[in-house]
Amino acid sequence: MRFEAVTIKDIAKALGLSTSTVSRALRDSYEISPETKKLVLEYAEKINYHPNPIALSLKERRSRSIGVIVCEIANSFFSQTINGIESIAYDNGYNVMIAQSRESFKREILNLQFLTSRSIDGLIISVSTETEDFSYFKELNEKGLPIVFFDRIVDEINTHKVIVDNYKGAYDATSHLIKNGYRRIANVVNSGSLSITKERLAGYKAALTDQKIPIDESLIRFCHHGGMILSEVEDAVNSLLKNKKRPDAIFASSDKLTISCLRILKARKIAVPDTMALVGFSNTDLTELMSPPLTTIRQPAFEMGEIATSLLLQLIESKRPVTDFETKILASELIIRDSSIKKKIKTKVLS
Amino acid sequence: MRFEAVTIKDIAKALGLSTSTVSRALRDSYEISPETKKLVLEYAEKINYHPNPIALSLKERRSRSIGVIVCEIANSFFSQTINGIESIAYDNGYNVMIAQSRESFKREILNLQFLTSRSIDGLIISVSTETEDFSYFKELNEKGLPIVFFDRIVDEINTHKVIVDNYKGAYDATSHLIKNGYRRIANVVNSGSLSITKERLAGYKAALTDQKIPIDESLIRFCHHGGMILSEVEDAVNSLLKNKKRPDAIFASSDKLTISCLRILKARKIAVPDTMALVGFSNTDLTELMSPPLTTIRQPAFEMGEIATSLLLQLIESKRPVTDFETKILASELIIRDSSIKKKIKTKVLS
DNA sequence: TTGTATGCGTTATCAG
DNA sequence: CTGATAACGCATACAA
Repeated sequence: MRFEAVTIKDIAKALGLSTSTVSRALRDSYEISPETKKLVLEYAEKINYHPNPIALSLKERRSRSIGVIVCEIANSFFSQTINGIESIAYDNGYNVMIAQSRESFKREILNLQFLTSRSIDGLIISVSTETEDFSYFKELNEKGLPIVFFDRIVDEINTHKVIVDNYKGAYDATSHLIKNGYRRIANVVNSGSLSITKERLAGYKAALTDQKIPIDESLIRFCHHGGMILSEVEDAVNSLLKNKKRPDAIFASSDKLTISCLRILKARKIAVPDTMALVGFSNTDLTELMSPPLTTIRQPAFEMGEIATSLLLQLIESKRPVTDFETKILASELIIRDSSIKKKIKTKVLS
Repeated sequence: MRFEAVTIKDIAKALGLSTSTVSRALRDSYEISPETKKLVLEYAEKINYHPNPIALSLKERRSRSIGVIVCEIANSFFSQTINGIESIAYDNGYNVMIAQSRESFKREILNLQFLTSRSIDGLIISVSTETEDFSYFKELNEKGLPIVFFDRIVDEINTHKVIVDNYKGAYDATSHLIKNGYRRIANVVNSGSLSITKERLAGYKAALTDQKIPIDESLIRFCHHGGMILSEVEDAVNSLLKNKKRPDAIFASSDKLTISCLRILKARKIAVPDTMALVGFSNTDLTELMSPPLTTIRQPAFEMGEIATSLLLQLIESKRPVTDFETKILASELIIRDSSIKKKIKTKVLS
């Protein structure tokens, strides 16, 4: 604040009072006479005084800011979540510091160190695809840093978690494909260590099993970098296409993977859904403008951000340690854009 | 840092030294003996000491963080810019605080106050559509807060600016439409007070004039909220469609407006480009997956972020006041996706 | 080469 | 009701 030097001292000096009196007047303390209060408040207003939050942080040993780490902000799901986080944070006078891991464990830890060294009061995080060692989070959490996990959570750490019903989302999507006549449904998923991968994979398998379709492991492809490297998704799709029993549909298990698959199929001039159907998790509003409009599973990202933040602020501001942590499971929504599937149904019926 | 109490004092006490010795040893000061240094550094490492940046900020009166204000992070152009900003900032040990104005002047100022009260060392901003009063920025800048404007700049304030060649981008896009046979080209633009609006409008008009096509003001529609309110774009498009001499093409002057126009046309079942061509500024990678793939003017967003940040850090770290401010103008790129236009050419040729 | 004292802006404690 | 002082964690001018 090189450029705004107005402090409590300036007020004290100008008014011939002590700094403590001014401080108390500003905080509307009961021990200050109404006249003094009025005097101080008016003068403070006049010279446009604002308390220095840095000094406050030092004193109160809290920064009134929370850290957010996601893999990428240029991803609809996460940018929508951040909007939700910000809305609650700002309403409560908290600042939000955003950092991106870009799906790298190393960057995640670096960001974490940066944020904690900046004295964040709490952390909201969706871990990277690479993250398999959770000791760092665990340690911080045990040392007293409140953490709320969302989306890609860490089961081992006992704190609040906010997720969508990944199992049901994947189950619904897969069932939808089956209902429309597809039988060889491939699944392109994130790293197997992610919570969402496990849950979505389970939903996919359950849907198949319930419809008496055998699970073919050769149709499941893991993308360990979550699609951050396009070639990894290309390899996955290509190998699926080369499969001796080629799949007739792909279920993509994340926003990034869905878009990547679509892009790759398009580049290879494979008609979607006529040659290959595609359904996936995605929060991109633009899917409806795409060709074809995709059927997607949408997550209530904004609400997830809001809820995660409320829970975090609760943790931060609770005096005594919280013991009853909860895992909020929100509903995910299958958005069926019929045009992409109907054709296929016809084809199926006719053939 | 409630959870990490290791301070310089702890080290001093443990090692039987004074805090100043420890401080100097940690900063590798020349006046400290190698042995003491080694002792201190090793112990600091061992107990995992990290300096408290809050205390440092208070002392040094700088926070090593920069503020960024954009209208919306869930917008490809801005999220890409932020990526560029972050990459440079983090390389230089700066933290980035991101805030969204959501095209509201009020929110912009609130964010600004929040950020400055948090002692940001500098600001990177693309102003909101509503912003017409620049006195606030001017004042802060004159008080010593380094500011770099990008995209939507404020001409009146003498500091670094980073923009793309908006004039040429609009000129190229309009020319492209003309070259493909369109004659009644509408222009849907942001608020008229924005720098980009003026520049893009000028490019659009110049292209028409150069091709001897009269400028029809009834084909120009301003969106004062930059498309944040969908109905405003709907009104613009609807009124264009009702125009007695209906346009045969729309040139949309921002990412948000381009997507909005496309969505509206689609909802109204107006074939693009057969019934109405559409070209616009857009950084969304997804345009190529859209139906139809749009011809767009793309801005080098990431690079803009990088450059803006380099300039800002230069301002922040320069000892003496800088006087030779520069306006960096990067090239914008017209990405022609022929399929969207070719049909139209055929139609034109045939008719 | 090392230690002491001071200040950054604020609030809490204790004294008047 | 108000004022002086210490403390938050760190860096540094000044002393030794």
